[in-house]
Amino acid sequence: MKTIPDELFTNSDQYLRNVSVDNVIFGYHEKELKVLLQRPFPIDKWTVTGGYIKRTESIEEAAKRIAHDRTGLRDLYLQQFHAFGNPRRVADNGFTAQYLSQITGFDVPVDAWIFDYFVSVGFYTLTEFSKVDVRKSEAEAECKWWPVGDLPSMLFDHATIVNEALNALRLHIAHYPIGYELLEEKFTLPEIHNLYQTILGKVLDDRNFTKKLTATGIITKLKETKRIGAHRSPFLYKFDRKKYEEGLKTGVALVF
Amino acid sequence: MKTIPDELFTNSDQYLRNVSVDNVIFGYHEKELKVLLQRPFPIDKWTVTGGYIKRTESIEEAAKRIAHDRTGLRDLYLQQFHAFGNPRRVADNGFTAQYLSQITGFDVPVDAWIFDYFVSVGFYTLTEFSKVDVRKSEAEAECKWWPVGDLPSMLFDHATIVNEALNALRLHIAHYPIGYELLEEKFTLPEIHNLYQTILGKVLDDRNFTKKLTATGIITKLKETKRIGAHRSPFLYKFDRKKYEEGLKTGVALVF
DNA sequence: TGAATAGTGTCTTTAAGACAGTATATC
DNA sequence: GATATACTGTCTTAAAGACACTATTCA
Repeated sequence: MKTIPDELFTNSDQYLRNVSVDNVIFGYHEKELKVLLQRPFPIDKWTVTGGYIKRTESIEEAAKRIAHDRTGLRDLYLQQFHAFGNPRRVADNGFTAQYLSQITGFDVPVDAWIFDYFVSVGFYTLTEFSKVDVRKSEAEAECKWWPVGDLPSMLFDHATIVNEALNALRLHIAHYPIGYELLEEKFTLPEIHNLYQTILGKVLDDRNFTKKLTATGIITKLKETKRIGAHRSPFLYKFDRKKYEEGLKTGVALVF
Repeated sequence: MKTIPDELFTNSDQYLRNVSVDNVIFGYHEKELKVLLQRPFPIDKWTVTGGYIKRTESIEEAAKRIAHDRTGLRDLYLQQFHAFGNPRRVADNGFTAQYLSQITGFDVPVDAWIFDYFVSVGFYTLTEFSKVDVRKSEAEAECKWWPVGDLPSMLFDHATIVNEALNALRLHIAHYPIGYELLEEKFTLPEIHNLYQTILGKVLDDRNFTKKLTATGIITKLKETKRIGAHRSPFLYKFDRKKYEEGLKTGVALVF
Protein backbone atom coordinates (compact mmCIF):
# COMPACT_ATOMS: atom_id res chain seq x y z
CA MET A 1 0.00 0.00 0.00
CA LYS A 2 1.24 3.49 -0.85
CA THR A 3 2.32 5.90 1.87
CA ILE A 4 -0.07 8.83 2.23
CA PRO A 5 0.96 12.18 0.79
CA ASP A 6 1.77 14.72 3.48
CA GLU A 7 -0.60 17.45 2.47
CA LEU A 8 -3.55 15.09 2.57
CA PHE A 9 -3.56 13.37 5.90
CA THR A 10 -0.64 14.71 7.87
CA ASN A 11 -0.18 17.98 9.59
CA SER A 12 2.73 20.14 8.61
CA ASP A 13 4.37 22.88 10.66
CA GLN A 14 3.21 25.28 8.01
CA TYR A 15 -0.42 25.07 9.16
CA LEU A 16 -2.33 25.63 12.38
CA ARG A 17 -3.64 22.56 14.18
CA ASN A 18 -7.32 22.02 14.95
CA VAL A 19 -8.57 25.06 13.02
CA SER A 20 -9.66 25.34 9.43
CA VAL A 21 -11.72 27.63 7.23
CA ASP A 22 -14.71 26.63 5.16
CA ASN A 23 -15.67 28.94 2.38
CA VAL A 24 -19.14 28.80 0.85
CA ILE A 25 -18.63 30.28 -2.62
CA PHE A 26 -21.89 31.58 -4.11
CA GLY A 27 -22.33 32.35 -7.79
CA TYR A 28 -25.38 33.60 -9.66
CA HIS A 29 -26.24 32.42 -13.14
CA GLU A 30 -29.43 32.30 -15.18
CA LYS A 31 -31.77 33.15 -12.33
CA GLU A 32 -30.20 30.53 -10.12
CA LEU A 33 -28.00 30.83 -7.04
CA LYS A 34 -25.24 28.29 -7.16
CA VAL A 35 -22.61 27.12 -4.73
CA LEU A 36 -19.18 25.75 -5.60
CA LEU A 37 -18.65 22.29 -4.12
CA GLN A 38 -15.86 19.79 -4.27
CA ARG A 39 -15.79 16.06 -3.99
CA PRO A 40 -12.57 15.44 -2.11
CA PHE A 41 -12.41 11.69 -2.44
CA PRO A 42 -13.87 9.06 -4.68
CA ILE A 43 -16.83 9.00 -2.33
CA ASP A 44 -20.16 10.26 -3.55
CA LYS A 45 -20.24 13.04 -0.94
CA TRP A 46 -19.48 16.71 -1.43
CA THR A 47 -17.99 19.48 0.70
CA VAL A 48 -17.76 23.25 0.49
CA THR A 49 -14.34 24.57 -0.44
CA GLY A 50 -12.11 24.71 2.58
CA GLY A 51 -8.63 24.34 3.83
CA TYR A 52 -6.10 25.01 6.51
CA ILE A 53 -4.63 28.22 7.83
CA LYS A 54 -0.95 29.03 7.36
CA ARG A 55 0.93 30.30 10.39
CA THR A 56 1.75 33.48 8.47
CA GLU A 57 -1.76 34.48 7.40
CA SER A 58 -5.01 35.66 8.98
CA ILE A 59 -8.16 33.57 8.74
CA GLU A 60 -9.51 36.05 6.16
CA GLU A 61 -6.34 35.72 4.11
CA ALA A 62 -6.62 31.94 4.30
CA ALA A 63 -10.22 32.06 3.07
CA LYS A 64 -9.20 34.34 0.17
CA ARG A 65 -6.26 32.15 -0.74
CA ILE A 66 -8.44 29.06 -0.82
CA ALA A 67 -11.13 30.82 -2.87
CA HIS A 68 -8.45 32.02 -5.29
CA ASP A 69 -7.14 28.48 -5.70
CA ARG A 70 -10.57 27.30 -6.78
CA THR A 71 -11.85 30.24 -8.80
CA GLY A 72 -8.79 32.13 -9.99
CA LEU A 73 -10.35 35.32 -8.66
CA ARG A 74 -8.75 37.75 -6.23
CA ASP A 75 -10.27 40.35 -3.92
CA LEU A 76 -13.53 38.51 -3.56
CA TYR A 77 -16.27 39.77 -1.31
CA LEU A 78 -15.75 37.77 1.85
CA GLN A 79 -18.01 37.55 4.87
CA GLN A 80 -17.43 35.58 8.05
CA PHE A 81 -20.68 34.11 9.35
CA HIS A 82 -20.15 31.38 11.97
CA ALA A 83 -17.62 29.08 13.59
CA PHE A 84 -18.45 25.39 13.80
CA GLY A 85 -16.81 23.30 16.46
CA ASN A 86 -17.72 20.10 18.17
CA PRO A 87 -15.91 16.78 18.50
CA ARG A 88 -18.49 15.00 16.38
CA ARG A 89 -18.29 17.36 13.39
CA VAL A 90 -16.28 15.06 11.16
CA ALA A 91 -18.10 11.91 12.17
CA ASP A 92 -19.87 10.65 9.10
CA ASN A 93 -21.15 7.23 8.26
CA GLY A 94 -18.69 5.52 6.04
CA PHE A 95 -15.96 8.10 6.44
CA THR A 96 -13.49 5.84 8.21
CA ALA A 97 -9.79 5.15 7.87
CA GLN A 98 -10.58 1.68 6.65
CA TYR A 99 -12.92 2.92 3.95
CA LEU A 100 -10.55 5.68 2.89
CA SER A 101 -7.66 3.23 2.66
CA GLN A 102 -9.81 0.97 0.53
CA ILE A 103 -10.90 3.58 -2.00
CA THR A 104 -7.74 5.70 -2.15
CA GLY A 105 -5.21 2.92 -2.08
CA PHE A 106 -3.23 4.81 0.57
CA ASP A 107 -2.43 3.46 3.99
CA VAL A 108 -4.61 5.84 6.02
CA PRO A 109 -3.98 5.57 9.78
CA VAL A 110 -6.95 5.89 12.14
CA ASP A 111 -5.27 8.80 13.88
CA ALA A 112 -4.65 10.69 10.64
CA TRP A 113 -4.91 14.47 10.84
CA ILE A 114 -8.05 14.43 8.76
CA PHE A 115 -10.01 12.62 11.49
CA ASP A 116 -8.96 15.11 14.13
CA TYR A 117 -11.29 17.62 15.81
CA PHE A 118 -11.28 20.81 13.75
CA VAL A 119 -12.97 24.06 14.61
CA SER A 120 -13.97 25.51 11.29
CA VAL A 121 -14.51 29.21 10.69
CA GLY A 122 -17.20 29.65 8.04
CA PHE A 123 -17.06 32.36 5.40
CA TYR A 124 -19.18 32.99 2.41
CA THR A 125 -18.00 34.56 -0.80
CA LEU A 126 -19.87 36.14 -3.67
CA THR A 127 -18.45 35.88 -7.16
CA GLU A 128 -19.55 36.57 -10.67
CA PHE A 129 -20.26 33.16 -12.10
CA SER A 130 -19.10 33.90 -15.64
CA LYS A 131 -15.67 35.18 -14.55
CA VAL A 132 -14.89 32.06 -12.58
CA ASP A 133 -12.54 29.45 -13.94
CA VAL A 134 -13.28 26.43 -11.75
CA ARG A 135 -10.12 24.59 -10.80
CA LYS A 136 -9.90 21.43 -8.81
CA SER A 137 -6.90 20.71 -6.65
CA GLU A 138 -4.77 17.62 -7.14
CA ALA A 139 -6.34 15.93 -4.18
CA GLU A 140 -9.91 16.29 -5.36
CA ALA A 141 -11.97 14.10 -7.55
CA GLU A 142 -14.24 16.89 -8.76
CA CYS A 143 -15.20 20.55 -8.24
CA LYS A 144 -18.32 22.13 -9.68
CA TRP A 145 -21.30 24.44 -9.23
CA TRP A 146 -24.53 23.18 -7.68
CA PRO A 147 -27.87 25.00 -7.35
CA VAL A 148 -28.45 25.88 -3.67
CA GLY A 149 -31.93 24.43 -3.92
CA ASP A 150 -30.71 21.09 -5.18
CA LEU A 151 -27.56 20.08 -3.34
CA PRO A 152 -25.99 16.64 -3.60
CA SER A 153 -25.30 14.40 -0.60
CA MET A 154 -22.89 16.32 1.64
CA LEU A 155 -20.02 15.09 3.82
CA PHE A 156 -19.89 15.85 7.57
CA ASP A 157 -21.90 18.90 8.58
CA HIS A 158 -21.44 20.66 5.25
CA ALA A 159 -25.15 20.77 4.42
CA THR A 160 -25.62 22.76 7.64
CA ILE A 161 -22.73 25.04 6.70
CA VAL A 162 -24.30 25.88 3.33
CA ASN A 163 -27.67 26.51 4.96
CA GLU A 164 -26.21 28.77 7.62
CA ALA A 165 -24.27 30.67 4.95
CA LEU A 166 -27.47 31.18 2.99
CA ASN A 167 -29.30 32.40 6.08
CA ALA A 168 -26.46 34.81 6.83
CA LEU A 169 -26.51 36.08 3.24
CA ARG A 170 -30.28 36.65 3.39
CA LEU A 171 -29.96 38.50 6.66
CA HIS A 172 -27.01 40.50 5.39
CA ILE A 173 -28.77 41.60 2.21
CA ALA A 174 -31.33 43.55 4.28
CA HIS A 175 -28.63 45.79 5.73
CA TYR A 176 -25.93 46.03 3.09
CA PRO A 177 -25.88 46.50 -0.68
CA ILE A 178 -25.24 43.36 -2.65
CA GLY A 179 -24.97 42.62 -6.32
CA TYR A 180 -21.71 44.16 -7.48
CA GLU A 181 -19.96 40.83 -7.17
CA LEU A 182 -22.80 38.81 -8.66
CA LEU A 183 -23.82 40.85 -11.71
CA GLU A 184 -22.07 42.12 -14.80
CA GLU A 185 -20.68 45.65 -14.73
CA LYS A 186 -23.82 46.86 -16.51
CA PHE A 187 -27.13 45.27 -15.70
CA THR A 188 -30.84 45.85 -16.20
CA LEU A 189 -33.55 46.38 -13.58
CA PRO A 190 -35.16 43.02 -14.35
CA GLU A 191 -31.76 41.36 -13.85
CA ILE A 192 -31.12 42.81 -10.39
CA HIS A 193 -34.79 42.24 -9.54
CA ASN A 194 -34.33 38.57 -10.36
CA LEU A 195 -31.13 38.41 -8.32
CA TYR A 196 -32.94 39.66 -5.21
CA GLN A 197 -35.85 37.31 -5.79
CA THR A 198 -33.49 34.38 -6.19
CA ILE A 199 -31.43 35.11 -3.10
CA LEU A 200 -34.45 35.83 -0.92
CA GLY A 201 -36.44 32.99 -2.45
CA LYS A 202 -39.62 35.02 -2.87
CA VAL A 203 -41.47 37.16 -5.39
CA LEU A 204 -40.96 40.92 -5.02
CA ASP A 205 -43.38 43.41 -6.53
CA ASP A 206 -41.50 45.03 -9.42
CA ARG A 207 -42.84 48.55 -8.79
CA ASN A 208 -42.04 48.55 -5.09
CA PHE A 209 -38.66 46.92 -5.72
CA THR A 210 -37.61 49.59 -8.20
CA LYS A 211 -38.93 52.36 -5.97
CA LYS A 212 -36.89 51.25 -2.96
CA LEU A 213 -33.75 50.35 -4.83
CA THR A 214 -33.53 53.64 -6.73
CA ALA A 215 -34.33 55.59 -3.55
CA THR A 216 -31.05 54.38 -2.04
CA GLY A 217 -29.10 56.03 -4.86
CA ILE A 218 -26.72 53.08 -5.22
CA ILE A 219 -27.59 52.48 -8.87
CA THR A 220 -27.30 54.88 -11.81
CA LYS A 221 -29.38 54.71 -14.98
CA LEU A 222 -27.33 54.73 -18.20
CA LYS A 223 -28.45 56.03 -21.59
CA GLU A 224 -27.88 52.61 -23.16
CA THR A 225 -30.36 49.78 -23.42
CA LYS A 226 -29.86 46.04 -23.75
CA ARG A 227 -31.28 44.05 -26.66
CA ILE A 228 -33.26 41.10 -25.39
CA GLY A 229 -34.97 39.86 -28.55
CA ALA A 230 -38.56 40.54 -29.58
CA HIS A 231 -39.30 42.69 -26.54
CA ARG A 232 -38.90 46.19 -25.25
CA SER A 233 -35.22 46.88 -24.54
CA PRO A 234 -34.55 47.47 -20.85
CA PHE A 235 -32.23 50.28 -19.78
CA LEU A 236 -28.82 49.42 -18.42
CA TYR A 237 -27.71 50.51 -14.94
CA LYS A 238 -24.48 50.43 -13.03
CA PHE A 239 -23.65 50.73 -9.37
CA ASP A 240 -22.54 54.09 -8.02
CA ARG A 241 -19.23 52.85 -6.63
CA LYS A 242 -18.96 55.62 -4.06
CA LYS A 243 -22.44 55.13 -2.60
CA TYR A 244 -22.02 51.36 -2.80
CA GLU A 245 -18.74 51.34 -0.87
CA GLU A 246 -20.22 53.73 1.65
CA GLY A 247 -23.22 51.44 2.03
CA LEU A 248 -20.94 48.48 2.72
CA LYS A 249 -19.43 50.40 5.62
CA THR A 250 -22.34 52.26 7.15
CA GLY A 251 -25.16 49.98 6.05
CA VAL A 252 -28.11 50.54 3.74
CA ALA A 253 -31.53 49.36 4.85
CA LEU A 254 -33.17 47.58 1.93
CA VAL A 255 -35.86 45.42 3.43
CA PHE A 256 -38.11 43.38 1.17
CA MET B 1 14.00 29.98 38.49
CA LYS B 2 10.84 27.92 38.94
CA THR B 3 9.60 25.63 36.20
CA ILE B 4 6.40 26.85 34.64
CA PRO B 5 3.13 25.17 35.57
CA ASP B 6 1.73 23.07 32.75
CA GLU B 7 -1.67 24.63 32.49
CA LEU B 8 -0.19 28.08 32.09
CA PHE B 9 2.30 27.95 29.30
CA THR B 10 2.33 24.43 27.98
CA ASN B 11 -0.11 22.62 25.80
CA SER B 12 -1.62 19.43 27.03
CA ASP B 13 -3.19 16.66 24.99
CA GLN B 14 -6.44 17.51 26.71
CA TYR B 15 -6.86 20.73 24.72
CA LEU B 16 -7.04 21.71 21.06
CA ARG B 17 -4.04 23.54 19.62
CA ASN B 18 -4.29 26.98 18.02
CA VAL B 19 -7.94 27.57 18.92
CA SER B 20 -9.43 29.20 21.97
CA VAL B 21 -12.66 30.82 23.06
CA ASP B 22 -13.05 34.31 24.43
CA ASN B 23 -16.18 35.03 26.36
CA VAL B 24 -17.34 38.59 26.92
CA ILE B 25 -19.49 38.34 30.05
CA PHE B 26 -21.93 41.24 30.35
CA GLY B 27 -23.72 42.13 33.55
CA TYR B 28 -26.18 44.94 34.30
CA HIS B 29 -26.21 46.81 37.56
CA GLU B 30 -27.46 50.20 38.67
CA LYS B 31 -28.13 51.54 35.19
CA GLU B 32 -24.72 50.47 34.02
CA LEU B 33 -23.61 47.74 31.63
CA LYS B 34 -20.56 45.99 32.97
CA VAL B 35 -18.14 43.45 31.59
CA LEU B 36 -16.20 40.89 33.59
CA LEU B 37 -12.48 41.19 32.99
CA GLN B 38 -9.46 39.40 34.36
CA ARG B 39 -5.88 40.45 34.82
CA PRO B 40 -4.00 37.28 34.04
CA PHE B 41 -0.54 38.39 35.12
CA PRO B 42 0.94 41.01 37.33
CA ILE B 43 0.82 43.32 34.32
CA ASP B 44 -1.53 46.26 34.35
CA LYS B 45 -3.45 44.94 31.33
CA TRP B 46 -6.78 43.18 31.31
CA THR B 47 -8.42 40.51 29.16
CA VAL B 48 -11.91 39.15 28.68
CA THR B 49 -12.48 35.73 30.21
CA GLY B 50 -11.26 33.02 27.92
CA GLY B 51 -9.69 29.64 27.74
CA TYR B 52 -8.97 26.57 25.74
CA ILE B 53 -11.22 23.92 24.25
CA LYS B 54 -11.15 20.35 25.49
CA ARG B 55 -11.06 17.60 22.90
CA THR B 56 -14.31 16.23 24.28
CA GLU B 57 -16.43 19.38 24.19
CA SER B 58 -17.94 21.72 21.61
CA ILE B 59 -16.89 25.36 21.42
CA GLU B 60 -20.21 26.33 23.03
CA GLU B 61 -19.61 23.89 25.88
CA ALA B 62 -16.12 25.29 26.34
CA ALA B 63 -17.49 28.85 26.53
CA LYS B 64 -20.10 27.77 29.09
CA ARG B 65 -17.54 25.89 31.18
CA ILE B 66 -15.26 28.91 31.26
CA ALA B 67 -18.12 31.24 32.16
CA HIS B 68 -19.17 28.87 34.92
CA ASP B 69 -15.64 28.85 36.33
CA ARG B 70 -15.71 32.62 36.67
CA THR B 71 -19.31 33.29 37.69
CA GLY B 72 -20.57 30.08 39.24
CA LEU B 73 -23.60 30.25 36.98
CA ARG B 74 -24.82 27.51 34.65
CA ASP B 75 -27.03 27.67 31.58
CA LEU B 76 -26.04 31.19 30.71
CA TYR B 77 -27.33 32.91 27.62
CA LEU B 78 -24.53 32.43 25.15
CA GLN B 79 -24.12 34.00 21.73
CA GLN B 80 -21.31 33.47 19.26
CA PHE B 81 -20.44 36.70 17.46
CA HIS B 82 -17.10 36.57 15.64
CA ALA B 83 -13.87 34.62 15.22
CA PHE B 84 -10.60 36.50 15.51
CA GLY B 85 -7.55 35.11 13.82
CA ASN B 86 -4.34 36.63 12.60
CA PRO B 87 -0.72 35.92 13.41
CA ARG B 88 -0.26 39.29 15.07
CA ARG B 89 -3.18 38.96 17.51
CA VAL B 90 -1.12 38.23 20.58
CA ALA B 91 1.61 40.72 19.77
CA ASP B 92 1.51 43.36 22.45
CA ASN B 93 4.16 45.76 23.56
CA GLY B 94 5.78 44.44 26.65
CA PHE B 95 4.16 41.01 26.50
CA THR B 96 7.37 39.05 25.95
CA ALA B 97 8.86 35.90 27.39
CA GLN B 98 11.59 37.95 29.02
CA TYR B 99 9.13 40.27 30.71
CA LEU B 100 6.87 37.41 31.78
CA SER B 101 9.82 35.53 33.26
CA GLN B 102 10.81 38.65 35.15
CA ILE B 103 7.44 39.37 36.71
CA THR B 104 6.22 35.82 37.29
CA GLY B 105 9.43 34.30 38.47
CA PHE B 106 8.89 31.35 36.13
CA ASP B 107 11.26 30.35 33.36
CA VAL B 108 9.04 31.24 30.40
CA PRO B 109 10.47 29.99 27.09
CA VAL B 110 10.04 32.21 23.97
CA ASP B 111 8.23 29.39 22.18
CA ALA B 112 5.76 28.88 25.05
CA TRP B 113 2.26 27.88 24.03
CA ILE B 114 0.95 31.21 25.18
CA PHE B 115 2.85 33.08 22.44
CA ASP B 116 1.50 30.82 19.71
CA TYR B 117 -0.99 31.88 17.02
CA PHE B 118 -4.50 31.27 18.35
CA VAL B 119 -7.73 31.66 16.45
CA SER B 120 -10.21 32.79 19.05
CA VAL B 121 -13.95 32.24 18.75
CA GLY B 122 -15.74 35.12 20.46
CA PHE B 123 -18.92 34.65 22.48
CA TYR B 124 -20.84 37.01 24.62
CA THR B 125 -22.83 36.05 27.67
CA LEU B 126 -25.54 37.84 29.60
CA THR B 127 -25.83 37.28 33.34
CA GLU B 128 -27.67 38.78 36.22
CA PHE B 129 -25.07 40.80 38.03
CA SER B 130 -26.37 40.17 41.54
CA LYS B 131 -26.37 36.37 41.18
CA VAL B 132 -22.75 36.27 40.12
CA ASP B 133 -20.07 35.17 42.52
CA VAL B 134 -16.90 36.39 40.85
CA ARG B 135 -14.11 33.86 41.14
CA LYS B 136 -10.61 34.24 39.91
CA SER B 137 -8.62 31.25 38.80
CA GLU B 138 -5.31 30.33 40.43
CA ALA B 139 -3.36 31.74 37.55
CA GLU B 140 -4.93 35.17 37.67
CA ALA B 141 -4.02 38.22 39.60
CA GLU B 142 -7.52 39.69 39.60
CA CYS B 143 -11.02 39.33 38.16
CA LYS B 144 -13.68 42.02 38.37
CA TRP B 145 -16.49 43.97 36.71
CA TRP B 146 -15.76 47.06 34.62
CA PRO B 147 -18.23 49.51 33.07
CA VAL B 148 -18.24 49.06 29.28
CA GLY B 149 -17.85 52.79 28.86
CA ASP B 150 -14.77 52.96 31.01
CA LEU B 151 -12.52 49.99 30.28
CA PRO B 152 -8.99 49.67 31.62
CA SER B 153 -5.95 49.14 29.40
CA MET B 154 -6.51 45.86 27.56
CA LEU B 155 -4.07 43.15 26.51
CA PHE B 156 -3.74 42.06 22.87
CA ASP B 157 -6.85 42.77 20.78
CA HIS B 158 -9.24 42.43 23.71
CA ALA B 159 -10.52 46.01 23.49
CA THR B 160 -11.65 45.18 19.94
CA ILE B 161 -13.26 41.97 21.16
CA VAL B 162 -15.33 43.82 23.77
CA ASN B 163 -16.37 46.43 21.21
CA GLU B 164 -17.39 43.83 18.66
CA ALA B 165 -19.34 41.97 21.31
CA LEU B 166 -21.17 45.15 22.24
CA ASN B 167 -21.98 45.86 18.59
CA ALA B 168 -23.26 42.31 18.18
CA LEU B 169 -25.41 42.67 21.31
CA ARG B 170 -26.88 45.96 20.06
CA LEU B 171 -27.67 44.44 16.70
CA HIS B 172 -29.09 41.32 18.29
CA ILE B 173 -31.40 43.21 20.62
CA ALA B 174 -33.37 44.55 17.64
CA HIS B 175 -34.35 41.05 16.55
CA TYR B 176 -34.55 38.99 19.73
CA PRO B 177 -35.95 39.51 23.22
CA ILE B 178 -33.38 40.31 25.85
CA GLY B 179 -33.57 41.03 29.55
CA TYR B 180 -34.45 37.74 31.18
CA GLU B 181 -30.81 37.12 31.99
CA LEU B 182 -30.08 40.69 33.03
CA LEU B 183 -33.02 41.59 35.26
CA GLU B 184 -34.54 40.15 38.41
CA GLU B 185 -37.43 37.71 38.05
CA LYS B 186 -39.85 40.59 38.67
CA PHE B 187 -39.01 44.03 37.32
CA THR B 188 -40.67 47.39 36.70
CA LEU B 189 -41.19 49.20 33.41
CA PRO B 190 -38.69 51.93 34.33
CA GLU B 191 -36.13 49.19 35.08
CA ILE B 192 -36.44 47.47 31.70
CA HIS B 193 -36.65 50.88 30.04
CA ASN B 194 -33.33 51.79 31.62
CA LEU B 195 -31.81 48.47 30.57
CA TYR B 196 -32.65 49.13 26.93
CA GLN B 197 -31.38 52.69 27.14
CA THR B 198 -28.14 51.52 28.70
CA ILE B 199 -27.47 48.76 26.17
CA LEU B 200 -28.37 50.91 23.18
CA GLY B 201 -26.67 53.97 24.62
CA LYS B 202 -29.50 56.33 23.80
CA VAL B 203 -32.63 57.88 25.29
CA LEU B 204 -35.88 56.13 24.35
CA ASP B 205 -39.24 57.87 24.69
CA ASP B 206 -41.00 56.18 27.60
CA ARG B 207 -44.47 56.20 26.01
CA ASN B 208 -43.28 54.72 22.71
CA PHE B 209 -41.04 52.23 24.51
CA THR B 210 -43.89 50.89 26.63
CA LYS B 211 -46.24 50.79 23.68
CA LYS B 212 -43.88 48.67 21.55
CA LEU B 213 -42.71 46.39 24.32
CA THR B 214 -46.19 45.52 25.57
CA ALA B 215 -47.39 45.03 21.99
CA THR B 216 -45.01 42.05 21.65
CA GLY B 217 -46.76 40.29 24.53
CA ILE B 218 -43.49 39.10 26.05
CA ILE B 219 -44.10 40.81 29.39
CA THR B 220 -47.01 40.36 31.79
CA LYS B 221 -48.20 42.97 34.28
CA LEU B 222 -48.51 41.72 37.85
CA LYS B 223 -50.89 43.00 40.53
CA GLU B 224 -47.96 43.88 42.81
CA THR B 225 -46.05 47.14 42.91
CA LYS B 226 -42.54 47.91 44.04
CA ARG B 227 -41.82 50.44 46.80
CA ILE B 228 -39.26 52.96 45.63
CA GLY B 229 -39.38 55.54 48.39
CA ALA B 230 -41.17 58.88 48.27
CA HIS B 231 -42.55 58.28 44.78
CA ARG B 232 -45.37 56.55 43.04
CA SER B 233 -44.89 52.78 43.20
CA PRO B 234 -44.33 51.23 39.78
CA PHE B 235 -46.07 47.98 38.88
CA LEU B 236 -44.03 44.82 38.66
CA TYR B 237 -43.86 42.75 35.47
CA LYS B 238 -42.44 39.40 34.54
CA PHE B 239 -41.55 37.81 31.23
CA ASP B 240 -44.03 35.44 29.62
CA ARG B 241 -41.64 32.50 29.41
CA LYS B 242 -43.48 30.85 26.53
CA LYS B 243 -43.57 33.95 24.33
CA TYR B 244 -40.00 34.81 25.33
CA GLU B 245 -38.61 31.40 24.38
CA GLU B 246 -40.57 31.50 21.16
CA GLY B 247 -39.15 34.94 20.42
CA LEU B 248 -35.62 33.64 20.93
CA LYS B 249 -36.25 31.05 18.24
CA THR B 250 -38.35 32.86 15.67
CA GLY B 251 -37.26 36.42 16.38
CA VAL B 252 -39.16 39.43 17.69
CA ALA B 253 -38.69 42.76 15.96
CA LEU B 254 -38.23 45.43 18.62
CA VAL B 255 -36.53 48.32 16.88
CA PHE B 256 -35.80 51.49 18.81
C1' DT C 1 -48.75 70.16 49.67
C1' DG C 2 -44.46 69.77 47.31
C1' DA C 3 -41.15 66.88 44.98
C1' DA C 4 -40.13 63.04 42.41
C1' DT C 5 -41.31 59.44 39.58
C1' DA C 6 -45.09 56.39 37.14
C1' DG C 7 -48.18 55.97 33.68
C1' DT C 8 -50.89 56.77 29.60
C1' DG C 9 -53.37 58.87 24.61
C1' DT C 10 -53.40 61.49 20.31
C1' DC C 11 -51.83 63.52 16.30
C1' DT C 12 -48.50 63.79 12.48
C1' DT C 13 -45.33 61.93 9.43
C1' DT C 14 -43.26 58.29 6.98
C1' DA C 15 -42.87 53.90 5.07
C1' DA C 16 -44.82 49.64 3.37
C1' DG C 17 -47.86 47.22 0.53
C1' DA C 18 -51.38 46.41 -2.84
C1' DC C 19 -52.62 47.14 -7.32
C1' DA C 20 -53.10 48.05 -13.28
C1' DG C 21 -52.44 50.33 -17.24
C1' DT C 22 -49.19 52.30 -20.90
C1' DA C 23 -44.81 51.83 -23.65
C1' DT C 24 -41.66 49.53 -26.72
C1' DA C 25 -39.19 45.97 -29.38
C1' DT C 26 -39.47 42.38 -32.74
C1' DC C 27 -41.72 39.16 -35.70
C1' DG D 1 -50.93 43.99 -35.01
C1' DA D 2 -49.78 40.28 -31.91
C1' DT D 3 -46.88 39.06 -28.26
C1' DA D 4 -43.75 39.48 -24.70
C1' DT D 5 -41.51 42.22 -21.58
C1' DA D 6 -40.30 47.10 -19.57
C1' DC D 7 -41.77 50.67 -17.00
C1' DT D 8 -44.18 53.69 -13.84
C1' DG D 9 -47.98 56.23 -10.31
C1' DT D 10 -51.64 56.27 -6.79
C1' DC D 11 -54.17 54.89 -3.00
C1' DT D 12 -54.57 52.44 1.41
C1' DT D 13 -52.82 50.83 5.59
C1' DA D 14 -49.54 50.36 9.27
C1' DA D 15 -45.85 51.83 11.91
C1' DA D 16 -42.78 55.25 13.79
C1' DG D 17 -42.07 59.39 16.12
C1' DA D 18 -43.14 63.62 18.50
C1' DC D 19 -45.35 65.42 22.22
C1' DA D 20 -47.82 66.76 27.56
C1' DC D 21 -50.70 65.96 31.02
C1' DT D 22 -52.59 63.24 35.09
C1' DA D 23 -51.62 59.87 39.00
C1' DT D 24 -49.37 58.24 43.07
C1' DT D 25 -46.20 57.96 46.91
C1' DC D 26 -44.06 59.77 50.94
C1' DA D 27 -41.85 63.33 53.56
